[in-house]
Amino acid sequence: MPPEIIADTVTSIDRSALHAAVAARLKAMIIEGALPPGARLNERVLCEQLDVSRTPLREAFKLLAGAGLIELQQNRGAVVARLALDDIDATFTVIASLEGLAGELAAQHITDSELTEIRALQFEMLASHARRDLPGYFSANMRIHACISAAARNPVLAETFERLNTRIFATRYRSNLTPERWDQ
Amino acid sequence: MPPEIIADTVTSIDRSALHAAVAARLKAMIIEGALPPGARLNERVLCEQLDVSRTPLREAFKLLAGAGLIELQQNRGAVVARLALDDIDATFTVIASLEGLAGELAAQHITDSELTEIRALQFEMLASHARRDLPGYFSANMRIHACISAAARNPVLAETFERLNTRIFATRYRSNLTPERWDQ
DNA sequence: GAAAATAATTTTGTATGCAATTTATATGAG
DNA sequence: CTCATATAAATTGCATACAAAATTATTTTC
Repeated sequence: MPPEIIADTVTSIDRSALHAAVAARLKAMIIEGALPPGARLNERVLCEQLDVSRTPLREAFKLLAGAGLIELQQNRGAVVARLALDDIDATFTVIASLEGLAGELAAQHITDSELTEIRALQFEMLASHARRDLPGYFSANMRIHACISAAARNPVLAETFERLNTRIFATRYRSNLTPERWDQ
Repeated sequence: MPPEIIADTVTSIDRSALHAAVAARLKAMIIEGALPPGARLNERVLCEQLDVSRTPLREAFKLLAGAGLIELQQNRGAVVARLALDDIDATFTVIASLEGLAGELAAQHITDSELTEIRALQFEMLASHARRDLPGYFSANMRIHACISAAARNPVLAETFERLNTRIFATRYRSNLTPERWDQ
């Protein structure tokens, strides 16, 4: 059994697998908007905030860079990846295509209970869309696609989808994104 | 102009941007088959081979892990990602779908010279296929898709494609892959 | 006072040291 | 001889120290 954490703050981090934990935390901060696109990632500051030394922090940077979530600049640290409007368009194009594939594959494998769940989420999504509830919409959208990906029984598809969705998600509060993309 | 490397061994590495250079070198070693799928990546050995210390090597590991090329195991180092046959199937499915999208998009933007180049590569690819020249086929295949991706004017598509292709490429010499997949 | 040059500070990149975990080897019991 | 246990070696993970680069602040010059 893994050792239980007795008394610890919420922000503090499991000391084993530190680089992975830090990466997960940073990813969450990026998705939640605490680290907006373009923000510089100062090592000293983040070390203090997360209470880790530079080594695991820097390793976490590399994990996220490999995943395309942040960009590394030679001798100038890292910044949260900033998608240009063109890149956002391009990402949506690929996502839409993958959705089509997911739907096709899912249709072959899906169970009744999965179908029911997806229908429920679809209504939830439509409701969020109707009331212009952006976070709610994204949340439902993310879950419905997770469902379809799972039903498609294709882990590579799911992973690719998740990867692209995460990057879009990190830009979801960009004001100039919503208007022209809301109804796509 | 970047500084020219005067006299250096082939294996040695540009000392600036060390982690990126090491990552590129490891990626090449994986693609070329020097590090086959499943191979354990011993830090001490690779440090000596590449003549770098452990820090940039470990950071390179994380870059590759984020890109899905290697897997990190808690307290047990890293291994070259090993795709199960199911994963290979799944990857081909996604690649095929993206190819469709790339073709669609390319058709809208392509220039005559691009079209000519693609046709030439297509013949090259068919020739390699006919003579069962696996490396030649993969090479032509990779270049033709790079062309189409470029013509599609969608960097996200190109990047996703490249990512998936790299992983497949790393397994290309698996003997059990060729027979059932050669004609797909 | 403004621009350029220089110095100080901060920040990043790499190397190395130590602790903890894992793996290999050796020892002993059944 | 086999399996289990104990011990030693190797390997990994994190922290810190040092060096190089970039940024900021200061001074100098016109």
